[in-house]
Amino acid sequence: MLQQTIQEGISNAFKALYNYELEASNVGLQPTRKEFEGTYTFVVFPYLKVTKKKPEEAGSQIGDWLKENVAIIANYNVVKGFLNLELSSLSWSNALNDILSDSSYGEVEPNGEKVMVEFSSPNTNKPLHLGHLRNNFLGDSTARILAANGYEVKKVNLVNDRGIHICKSMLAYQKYGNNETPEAAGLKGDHLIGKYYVKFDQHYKDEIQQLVVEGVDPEIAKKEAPSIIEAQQMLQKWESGDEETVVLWEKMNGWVYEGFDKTYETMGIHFDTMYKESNTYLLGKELVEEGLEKGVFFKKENGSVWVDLTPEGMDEKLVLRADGTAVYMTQDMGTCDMKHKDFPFDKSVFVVGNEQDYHFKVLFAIMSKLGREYADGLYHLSYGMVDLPSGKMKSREGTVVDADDLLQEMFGTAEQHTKELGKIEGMDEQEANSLYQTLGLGALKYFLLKVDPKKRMLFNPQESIEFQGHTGPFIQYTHARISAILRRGSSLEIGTSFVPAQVGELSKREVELIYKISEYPNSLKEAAKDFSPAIIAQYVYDLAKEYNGFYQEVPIFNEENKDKVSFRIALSEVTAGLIRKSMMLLGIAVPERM
RNA sequence: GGUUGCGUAGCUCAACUGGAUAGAGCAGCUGCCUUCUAAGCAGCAGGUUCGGGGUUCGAGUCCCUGCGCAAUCACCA
Repeated sequence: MLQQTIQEGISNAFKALYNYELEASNVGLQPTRKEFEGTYTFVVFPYLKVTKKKPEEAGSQIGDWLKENVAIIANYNVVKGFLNLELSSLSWSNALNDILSDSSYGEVEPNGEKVMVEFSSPNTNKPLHLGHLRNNFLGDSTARILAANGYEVKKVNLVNDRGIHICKSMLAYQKYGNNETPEAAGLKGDHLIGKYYVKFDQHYKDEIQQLVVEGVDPEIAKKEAPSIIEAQQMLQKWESGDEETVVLWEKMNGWVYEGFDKTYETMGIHFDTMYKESNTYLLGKELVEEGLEKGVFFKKENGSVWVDLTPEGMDEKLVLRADGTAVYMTQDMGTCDMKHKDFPFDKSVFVVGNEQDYHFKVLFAIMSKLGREYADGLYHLSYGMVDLPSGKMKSREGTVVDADDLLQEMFGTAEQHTKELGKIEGMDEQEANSLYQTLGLGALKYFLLKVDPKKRMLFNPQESIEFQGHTGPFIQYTHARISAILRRGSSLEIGTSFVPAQVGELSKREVELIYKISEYPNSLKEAAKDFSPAIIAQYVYDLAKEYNGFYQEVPIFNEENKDKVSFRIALSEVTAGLIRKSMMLLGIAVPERM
């Protein structure tokens, strides 16, 4: 709103001064660097041909015109080609007043578009680890951000519950499990199954080693070790519906789901729909037929079906095996259609690691070639891996950071910090425990979401996650601090209504804080456009940081002018509200006290 | 080897999509709790933005090139 007024003002200035049509929405404004006076900066360099003047002169000329004709412009200064604009105190207090009275500030009207967000997508052969956490938090947060931008959002989870890797843990359990149950082992179901997945791998490796010692070529040994052959046989049994195998599969997967449910619950993550690959893996074969009929696919001599993507700058890609069985791509093609049938989306987001960039590039190209109109709305939210100081995480080698362990550690650390700081006075145990969860989860989610999703990131378990500085708890703390102010305000029966004209001159701190508040809609929009929770994370940190500066320097209750007191409480209230809203977009709760 | 992505302070990350003297946090050092929550605030120090060319009023950002790291290039998922 302030920004728009200035853009229009500059547009009008160009018309009046240079008889030049400059679209208001095309007027680029940037925040003024803090070493100069002003809030908004207009760069005149790009318009030198229009103004036909030196940058400084043009800047002054536009500045003069704005000061004369636009009420909110109180002053300006020109440094080289940069026109720095200072707004009047009144315009700022008016702006805050508008935001205060607008209960839907920062909310976007429904835009009538549907978007599906698929994320998490775990395998049912091992528990979730740190990499899954980034995936889950990203997907959940992105869904929230899109919803806040007016989309109708559906969150879905496509569980990889079948395949050779699932059979590996089944086989190991069958051989060495002695009918162990999660209860008997004292393990969550997913951890129990994970144990057998690792066990399979150990035996498998031993067998390979043995064969190599006997003189077998290592590559052949990998294919001929008894364990892997048994696993393959088991997969065939499963696919043919062998009862014993299916019963075992259902029992073990049931345990895993129970385990996953607990983890999702702890993380605060929920889905609208659960898809299972055991129900979807055969989909797509019809699409292969369709593609052959349309001439999009072609068959090779051995009967395998391919798509030629060389015109698109890619390779030929297999879409159906010679034996007629489906590959990953076949299934995903079918899933696309199924999802669109279930929920006719305008956009469909796949939250999947960047190791699958090529797969999705190919998938989207195929759907487009098949003439699916929704193909343009398919989007791979490709995120970078979470690396450890030792390198990549490998579940079979035990170098993973387990999700459940990490969550518990975070809660423990939160408890420790809270107690050390003496913050639990007056809290009952339930309240305290709930606070530890809020803080621990906030720290972890913020840590994983603050980094640009596209970039890979490093997690150092030794150094663990901080609770000070650029962290979730810092922002949560700021909210708790403001809550204390608001409690005091209401106990003194001081309201938030004020007369803007009576507030008087504002300090630099107050102006900057309102400016930051006014930027919220921009950040929200940008976060949706880029599918990037990191933009919200950065915004809310800046906002909290700005508030803390204000809090430190500007007294609230120790002020004579009644309107000024109410204005500052209102400023606090609006800030707290935006912190809460922003953190909700990241899936993070904020406490009233901490 | 081909393709794609990345390389910014000792460490972890920003930089509003081409704008001013590249900013935060952590780690280190110095101040600030008798006044609204010190999980805070203020300050000091820390940079050849991997190297080399180019494009222009202006480049961490765009183009070319070299180096390094990662992913991918399966009738695996």
